[in-house]
Amino acid sequence: MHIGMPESDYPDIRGLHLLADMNEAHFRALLRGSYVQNFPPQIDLIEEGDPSDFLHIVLSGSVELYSRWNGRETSMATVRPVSTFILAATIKDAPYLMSARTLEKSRIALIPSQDVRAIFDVDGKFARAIVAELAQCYRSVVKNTKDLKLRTSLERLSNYLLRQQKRSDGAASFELPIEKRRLASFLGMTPENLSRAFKGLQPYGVKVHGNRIEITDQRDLERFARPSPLIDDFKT
Amino acid sequence: MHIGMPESDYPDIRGLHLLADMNEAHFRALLRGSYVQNFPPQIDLIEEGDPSDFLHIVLSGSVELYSRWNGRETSMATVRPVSTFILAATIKDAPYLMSARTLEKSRIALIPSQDVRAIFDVDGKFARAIVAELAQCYRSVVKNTKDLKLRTSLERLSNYLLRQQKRSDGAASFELPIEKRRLASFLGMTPENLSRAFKGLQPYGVKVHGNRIEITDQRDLERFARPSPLIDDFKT
DNA sequence: CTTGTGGCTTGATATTTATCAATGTAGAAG
DNA sequence: CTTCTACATTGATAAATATCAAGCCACAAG
Repeated sequence: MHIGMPESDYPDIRGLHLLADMNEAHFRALLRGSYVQNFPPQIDLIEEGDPSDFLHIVLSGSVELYSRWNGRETSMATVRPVSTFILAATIKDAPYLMSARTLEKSRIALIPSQDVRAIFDVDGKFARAIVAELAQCYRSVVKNTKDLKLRTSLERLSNYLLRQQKRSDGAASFELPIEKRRLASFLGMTPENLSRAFKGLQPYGVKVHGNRIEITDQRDLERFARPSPLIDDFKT
Repeated sequence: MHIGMPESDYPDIRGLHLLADMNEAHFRALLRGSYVQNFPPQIDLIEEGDPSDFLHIVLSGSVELYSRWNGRETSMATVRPVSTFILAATIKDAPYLMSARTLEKSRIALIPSQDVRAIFDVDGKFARAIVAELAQCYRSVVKNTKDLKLRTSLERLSNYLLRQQKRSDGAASFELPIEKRRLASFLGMTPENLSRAFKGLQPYGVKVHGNRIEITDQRDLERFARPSPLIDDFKT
């Protein structure tokens, strides 16, 4: 039995770049087969290797994308409202490459992948939006690869902090949006080394109190971090 | 003065997934503004950060995509005929994230980015092909990230060798397609460590004579490498 | 308040990887 | 055939990073 999606969720979803410009009839057709569900924290939403039956949209809360191999695990990304994830698998009708779990209590919309592919075939604006989104995702992962291969862990951390600072409108003090163990994994290091890396940034004016970061001398930190738009800019 | 593209190159280019299904008139319109050029080895074709004026297609030879930061350089991928590169930058009209140089004497087709975007807007099949290609590229980079973050250098090398073996139709002996220094950079290690890594794989039946690799016991190497379709399969 | 619990930090140590310096080697040019 | 050059290899060492083992701290449950 199919419940469908509450109309109260429509505006949030319509606000997504991916769906903003598409034909209203198509939009409604897409959501007709969809549903919305609330999940507690630490729930596995998808498992890498599974067939991609649904395009997922985070409406509230947050979701971690991660991968496993040979008993090891690494955090790939954190998805925050309002955005989709696993678009590429949906489009290609290929297995998920990453697993996903809720980090906190989250509200997730699920759109059947076959509906996405069907509407994609008949709605040019939707197709264009998908292309834009995929190109964006691709470029993000390329930047991440450059970050990993060209920088030491200390350099990755300092550039991460500068990016977060920018997100907080350049405030000298801000909160880390994820726990440190996940940040460590995302940055490709152990929690122990993240601790030591924070200490290693003290000489450049980085102060840490729990989850709160204070950057006392941004110029100094930038001189060390050498941020580059071709790695650290989210926009382009 | 504009020379255009020799019609003799059309069949090769038409064979590309990206262009195979598109309308013939659009195909010709796309190529009308394009041209083909022969380059000697080691020529810089594009520089990261530059505006993306052309979609590039490798017709023969090979091209390395690489990136620099803070005096360091890393090899990101090798492009072989017949394929495109920097599609995402073209679509987004955003700066290149990677530089490109010829590895050998190469024949390259250049299609003005604005033409690609214009035809994309009017040709649904072309749009669909672009989506498929971008999704493929995205998934490749995600796999690469997993390879880098979840595996040691020895594991990366052994899985790389198994992938190359598969490309050589499973032959016990095959040639490395790129020089070792580039392979090292691609795998995220130094040339010195690649040498040592090859030695470290001797106990698993890997023999090296110059560029020729021999895998005497594939099962044994696989037991060590633990290849996964979610990292090592090119298809999905 | 007490007691867990889970995450964070710290120090000691081991492993992995990079760097530096020297030598070997194969192919191209003369 | 030599000589040159660029790449590859090797060994010694240094640096970066991971692992292991405590201990610490904040917060939630009893």
